[in-house]
Amino acid sequence: MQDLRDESVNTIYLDPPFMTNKKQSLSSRDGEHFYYEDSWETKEDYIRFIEERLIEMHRVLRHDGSLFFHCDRNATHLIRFALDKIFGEENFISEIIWTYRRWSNSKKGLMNSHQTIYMYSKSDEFKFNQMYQSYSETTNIDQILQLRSRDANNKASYAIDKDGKTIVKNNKAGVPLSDVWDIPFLNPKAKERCGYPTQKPLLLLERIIEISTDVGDSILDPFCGSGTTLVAASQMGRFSIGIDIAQEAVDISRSRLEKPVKTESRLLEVGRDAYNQSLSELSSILYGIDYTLIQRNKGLDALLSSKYSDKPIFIRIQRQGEDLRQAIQKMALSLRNKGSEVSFLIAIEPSNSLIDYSHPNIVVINSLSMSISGSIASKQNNAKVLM
Amino acid sequence: MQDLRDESVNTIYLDPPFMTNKKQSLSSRDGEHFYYEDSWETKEDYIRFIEERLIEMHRVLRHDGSLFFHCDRNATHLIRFALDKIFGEENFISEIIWTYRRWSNSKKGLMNSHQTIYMYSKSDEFKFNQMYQSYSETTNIDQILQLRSRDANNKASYAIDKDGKTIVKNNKAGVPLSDVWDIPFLNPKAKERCGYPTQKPLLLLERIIEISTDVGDSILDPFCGSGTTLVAASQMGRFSIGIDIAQEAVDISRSRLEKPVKTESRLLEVGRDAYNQSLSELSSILYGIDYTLIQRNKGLDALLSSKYSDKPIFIRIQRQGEDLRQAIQKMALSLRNKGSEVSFLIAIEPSNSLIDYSHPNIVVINSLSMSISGSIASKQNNAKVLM
DNA sequence: CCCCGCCCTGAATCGAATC
DNA sequence: GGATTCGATTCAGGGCGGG
Repeated sequence: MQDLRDESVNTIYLDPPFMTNKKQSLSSRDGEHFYYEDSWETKEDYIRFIEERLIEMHRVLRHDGSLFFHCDRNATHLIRFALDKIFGEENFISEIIWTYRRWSNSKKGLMNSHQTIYMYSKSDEFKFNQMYQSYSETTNIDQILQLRSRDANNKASYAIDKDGKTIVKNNKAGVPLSDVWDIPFLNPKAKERCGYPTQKPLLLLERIIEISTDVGDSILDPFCGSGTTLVAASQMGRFSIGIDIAQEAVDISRSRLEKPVKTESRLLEVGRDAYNQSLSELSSILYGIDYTLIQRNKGLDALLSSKYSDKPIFIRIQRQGEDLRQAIQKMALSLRNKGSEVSFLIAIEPSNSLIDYSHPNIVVINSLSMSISGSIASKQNNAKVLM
Repeated sequence: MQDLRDESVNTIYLDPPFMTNKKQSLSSRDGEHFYYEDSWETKEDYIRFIEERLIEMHRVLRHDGSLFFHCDRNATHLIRFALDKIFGEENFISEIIWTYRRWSNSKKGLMNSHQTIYMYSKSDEFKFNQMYQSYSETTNIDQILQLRSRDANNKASYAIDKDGKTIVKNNKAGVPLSDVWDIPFLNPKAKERCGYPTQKPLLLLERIIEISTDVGDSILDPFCGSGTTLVAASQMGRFSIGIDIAQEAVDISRSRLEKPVKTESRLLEVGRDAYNQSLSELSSILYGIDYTLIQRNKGLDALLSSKYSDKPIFIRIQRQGEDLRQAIQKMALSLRNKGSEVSFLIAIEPSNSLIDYSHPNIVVINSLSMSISGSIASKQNNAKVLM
């Protein structure tokens, strides 16, 4: 870093290692008291180590630049102190929370499923490209589409044109990007993985680069590891400088830069909501039944929490406009290898033919609304006959 | 707090004020340099203030208790230092992120849309009730259902029994609850609001109480403000102690405890907790049918929009623990002057006697969950008979 | 009592099979 | 034949057991 000129880079991202190993080796060597002492020593060393480098980073960062510090869960407070000291409290911009879902375990307590990234600027003239996210589901659509004005008493209301109609305002971008980022954790099977242990998803770096730099700007990663920052920067037309003490890291970064691989994630493409379309419908039909939702299988909708002779019980709800025969076939197909002895199909429409296509493991039940309307219809028919 | 005995409370929740006012008044009076100095002074005072109280809290907390510290965004690192000092680093359990969507402003930078709650225990025997959330949208059922094994090369695959069928495991409740909690911010118009500035949503406190205490346990809130903690605790059958220096706060807390109001957030409709039970049952049962809710009649719950031979059709749902005979009687009473020729009573529990008390205008229909459990029970009986 | 390594778990991609 | 579906797979956190 010493080779870099003053105020020469636009953005710095770093994800330095936290010395947990060192701490552990020390703990095994000495008694408990020493373990504590040593661990504290290590922390002080660690902070000194970080601060020395932060001073250099502050020097090479441009006046309108910003720095993103990716923290270990155990050191966030130490790092924020160091940052306050070297960049100044008044330049603390955001505490970014990167949240993700990950393979679970049965630990006592809550699942750790976030990491912290501190954003600091060098001055309040820092460069920032506003990004937008979609509106909350509960936002009133009128609010987005209609222009608002204020009357004489400064009371806000929808603006009205000369014909008395509300004025529709187009292309509202959305809500300014939140500081909580839900970005999938790099999956064990992802092609994007290159074998480096703490590899970060490209999308995370892309977002950081997007909000803080323009095309042609420069990015520094002083602990570049597998080189994710460099790959993201080069794909986005930014210059980048990566530094790492390990030769291995430099090699991986080089090879990744030559052949960048980005995961084509379906989840990222279509978004989480795409999976959840029928959720509310389901929960209202299955109210009072203890179940687990099944998201990714067209033949099954829910798994009951109770069992029948130790075999799972599934539920499926007939789709609107779907023939009952089709529904049974789909369900039967999905049940093939699941070892279920009883499962339930809930019919929501009267079938137009007798059920001659029944299946041994599937019980067809009428939804309540169907029972009610059926019952009314039969009463009416009786009434007609009586008349 | 000094009146409380050692190790006497199970959980402590606190959300103390951060001294921003003092800091600001100082900053406006003096030049920039002084502003800094003074602000630091204030921070040290603040930390001393917090630490003194944390020591008392540590004293009154039970051995298996835990503490939840709701932090101001500007002081998270200071607070974590104080907590590490007084509770011990090894008792740091979780950094809980409460995220919400809020009304946007056009500030430069990311929208602040989270707050931090630190969870510390007094020992590693802390009480913890595991809560579960639903599986990810991308999880497939086979993983939940099927046992896996490893071959000689330690490669994982689904286990197969001697008949070549996959082995079904026990059902799971879901994934252990994450440390990132998406709970709607108290809407400015919400009924739940009682005018206190930093009021927290009941749901947030309910979750904290749920994971850390059992019925009959005690909760202390030493900065109780508007008393949300006390309201949540009393609704959940826990004892609670609230302390506040402001008489106003104590008054508000008292009145809220007498008349608790909870917002039914539309965002949480899908979650079973937030749902008004009878409303939800109705919407489930009447899914796909047009109806009007009947609010203040013990004998009737809804009026269908369709009619039977020009006479109204009513719906009633059997109450939990209510005998079917009682239900019919109540309904019949309410129907007396309504001129209905067909109405429906939805049974939610199997009746212990044959219905010899039927009523000409009332049709009894089984709820869906009852149909399913009844069907399972009869299958099991058949199986027994066959054996 | 501590440490190492095996085991269980589930997110999300992969990729074969199916539509 | 392109898109979709869904069974299979990998890997790391943390528990637990054995040395």
